[in-house]
Amino acid sequence: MTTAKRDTYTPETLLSVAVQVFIERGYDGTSMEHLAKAAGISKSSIYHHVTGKEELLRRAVSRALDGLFGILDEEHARVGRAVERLEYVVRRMVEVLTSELPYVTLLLRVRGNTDAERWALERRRDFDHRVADLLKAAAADGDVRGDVEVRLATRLVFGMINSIVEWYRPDGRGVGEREVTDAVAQLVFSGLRNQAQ
Amino acid sequence: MTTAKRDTYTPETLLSVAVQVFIERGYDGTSMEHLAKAAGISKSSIYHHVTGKEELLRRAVSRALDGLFGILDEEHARVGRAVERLEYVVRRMVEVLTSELPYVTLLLRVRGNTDAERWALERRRDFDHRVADLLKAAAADGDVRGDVEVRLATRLVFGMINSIVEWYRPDGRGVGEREVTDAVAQLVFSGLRNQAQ
DNA sequence: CCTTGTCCCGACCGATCGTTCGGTTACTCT
DNA sequence: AGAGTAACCGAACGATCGGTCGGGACAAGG
Repeated sequence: MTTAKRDTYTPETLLSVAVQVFIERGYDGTSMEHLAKAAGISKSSIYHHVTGKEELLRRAVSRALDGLFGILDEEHARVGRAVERLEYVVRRMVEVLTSELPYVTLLLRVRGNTDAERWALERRRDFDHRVADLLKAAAADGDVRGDVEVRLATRLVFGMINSIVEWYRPDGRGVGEREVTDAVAQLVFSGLRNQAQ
Repeated sequence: MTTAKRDTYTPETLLSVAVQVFIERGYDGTSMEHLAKAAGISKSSIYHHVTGKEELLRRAVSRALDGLFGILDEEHARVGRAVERLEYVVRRMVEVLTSELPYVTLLLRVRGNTDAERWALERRRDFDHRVADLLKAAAADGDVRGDVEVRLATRLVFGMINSIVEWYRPDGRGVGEREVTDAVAQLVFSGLRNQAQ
């Protein structure tokens, strides 16, 4: 077998350390010295694994975006009544948010100062539009209330879901992933769904 | 009369410029040179009006926090049935968010790297707890649904409201403040309020 | 006229930024 | 044992960071 044990860093393991620090201090507020200290290696050693600071950010947001876009390819997001596909996507978004928590957290805080950040913002907008179209279709079906504008509702629902990264912590037995998913679905759809149906 | 005209900077007018740049580039991503360029004066001139970069941040988040805490002192937030006080606070939060948009935006992005930031985070937590208590009281009255945990619901509602700063722009005639306020109230309370009452 | 104070500037400070480089350890394979 | 290489290090790079300093322009008040 090849290399049974590995107590050295790979780009992936280094990334998981870096992302933690990025979240705590902010990307711009994190120096390579901070990363080195957190990883337990010297500053220059980091460059043996990655080309620089920005690559770490790029890898992180890529992972988050892949997880989110992956939802749209799943069967329940593609076939069926629009309002039910929407509910499926909303529930899966919460699951991806919690399972890929640090990476999504970083994605949601990107401001667009560098090329990597601007690319991430663009892909994020794409995803938002895809979900907004789903809500629009559900509205056309008459399955969601009509007295709140679709674009506005989309943004508010996204806001609620995305805010999960601000407080959800998977380790402690505070609230489970399932509990959060259910709560979001209840709040969103008991507010959105047309009661008169 | 004293000093009829003023085409020079005051700490307040300088702050409004600085806050814009802070929002666009992030606080850590903004250098004093960036601020100087945006204000049209030299870097060293900024220090004639404020003691430094951190004071600008402190002034900004203070203004946001004053606006939010001011809500809790208003009459409709102090007297009446808990669920109605809660709705009033929610609506007023949206109004303060939109009217003090740049300052609240900055407040919500604070991470806690400096003393000023940690102080802001602490006061923010205080405010959150005050509103959470209101929701708890409404739950005790039986006015909000019981199948979603109060703490969880508070966080999700806060998430929805706070996310407004990510897209609301007062200048363009996209969506008006009143429209946003109504939409939030509808979504939140048609989801939260106990239908069986 | 001269002072006083506000407002601003260019030049510069030590510190820290992300990154590079030459070299050393330590493990793998033959 | 010896060669090759992955992993790492300390020292240093130019650039930029937040902040300081001494002084100039200009208006108000005497």
